[in-house]
Amino acid sequence: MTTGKPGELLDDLGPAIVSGKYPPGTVLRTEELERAFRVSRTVAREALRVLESMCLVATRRRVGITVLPRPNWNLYDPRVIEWRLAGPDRAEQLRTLTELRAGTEPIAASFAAARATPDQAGQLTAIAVRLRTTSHDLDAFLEHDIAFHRLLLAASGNDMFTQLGDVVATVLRGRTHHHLMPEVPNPEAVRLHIEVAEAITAGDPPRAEAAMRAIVSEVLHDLPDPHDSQDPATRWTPRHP
Amino acid sequence: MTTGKPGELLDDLGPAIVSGKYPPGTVLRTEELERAFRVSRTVAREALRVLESMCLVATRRRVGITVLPRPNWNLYDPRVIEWRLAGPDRAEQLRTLTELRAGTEPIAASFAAARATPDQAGQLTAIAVRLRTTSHDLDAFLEHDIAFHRLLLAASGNDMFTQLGDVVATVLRGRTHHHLMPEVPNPEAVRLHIEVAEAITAGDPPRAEAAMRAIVSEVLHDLPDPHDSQDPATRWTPRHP
DNA sequence: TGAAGCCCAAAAGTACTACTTATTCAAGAG
DNA sequence: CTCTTGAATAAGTAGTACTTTTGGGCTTCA
Repeated sequence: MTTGKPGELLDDLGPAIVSGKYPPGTVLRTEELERAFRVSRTVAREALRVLESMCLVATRRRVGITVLPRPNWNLYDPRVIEWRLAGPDRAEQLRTLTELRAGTEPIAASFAAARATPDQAGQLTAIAVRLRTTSHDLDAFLEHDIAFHRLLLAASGNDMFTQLGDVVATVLRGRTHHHLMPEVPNPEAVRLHIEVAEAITAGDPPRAEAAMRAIVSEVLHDLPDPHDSQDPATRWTPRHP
Repeated sequence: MTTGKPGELLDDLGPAIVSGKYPPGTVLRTEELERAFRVSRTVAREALRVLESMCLVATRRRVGITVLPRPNWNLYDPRVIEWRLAGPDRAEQLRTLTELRAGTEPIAASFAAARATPDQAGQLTAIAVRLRTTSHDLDAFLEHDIAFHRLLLAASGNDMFTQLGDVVATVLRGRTHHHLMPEVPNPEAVRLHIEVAEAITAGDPPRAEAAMRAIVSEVLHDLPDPHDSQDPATRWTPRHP
């Protein structure tokens, strides 16, 4: 994804904007970028177009490239998520992702119970069992955990839930990496995963939803309070004379 | 957003891809596009870069521009959503958006109850009251409904929920536009909105969540079954020799 | 005959230049 | 003091020339 000069430029500019190094309102000019990064105009423009498509910047003739306020950003763009995670508000981003996950996974479980194929249900159960047998090895446990949630989201029969698989993976990895996980996975959590798998196999949406809700509500509890850097800045819209 | 030639080209190519006119696997070449749309290479390339950043296409030297399978697409990109809504799977897209909304709004309400400022809570209540007084005028009702949900999402203290405001607005507009709404808004729904506002004012997350859940669960019931055009195609990843 | 390696052509990637268009800001006219 | 006009600026567009990657075919040798 980072191949090519526009990609490299993007990986410089994107994090710089998202991290606040170029705060909203900052004005860049194509020529500056050409000189600063030693790239041709073609390359600079292509990178800018992508940033523009993420709503990180807006370009205006005679003015230049303006960094937009955060409410404009396409926060669901995988690269924006990645860049935010790499920057100073990593913790904040992990919080918002966790909350997002907490909202969607229970209902995804419910739909999975209604729509999963027998094959999917079987795989879920298999993975859940593997979760229990690998409770001693945190890394292996993590991978199975991710596989479980990915498969569940895919079985929900909703594209948009499926696509949240990367978010869930990121959150889970972030948790173990930051040692926010107990040394030994909570046996109750393991039990709940099996419960979810059973409910889906049985085609019992309410039970699947309840069990998944129990899983995520536990996660929400040991989550830091929101960092109140809430920028109430309204969304920027282009002026039309 | 559609200003400029790359923008116009994008608005031709994007919908064409998303609608299936250029099915996954289709190979385009920059030169073709230049001739077909009478644009310069610069323009064609900039449009392609944006499509690439949405993971709608992948470019490879000596091969060309390949349309990627749907699981790759950035389904949360506002333009992808817009294009899907304009195409043949509008109904399907409305379903997935509604389900997404159904998952997130209850938890967003819960967080709003914990985090909303007194001002926000007051505004929510005001809008809820206005909802009741405009039950006779479907259009006015719709706008207040949208304002209510937007504000609630913003009050949740989570960027990513806030950004779903557009999704909710789209879904709500889609419902009334397709006459899926009763001629007169359900009085029970109105009551529930007030209940949500009260719970948020009172700082009572469980009550806010329960009321919101009641609202969305009603919405989920009169939703068509999933169109089983489930393309189980796995995600495409570039080969690395 | 088949496998390995080499070469060529095709298509994207990059650079550079010239020109067009929109827009802001300021100067000047009323 | 306001309105108009014009000039400067920076993005937008076009076109060309060149580089780099890579897939596929062709040759060569075992």
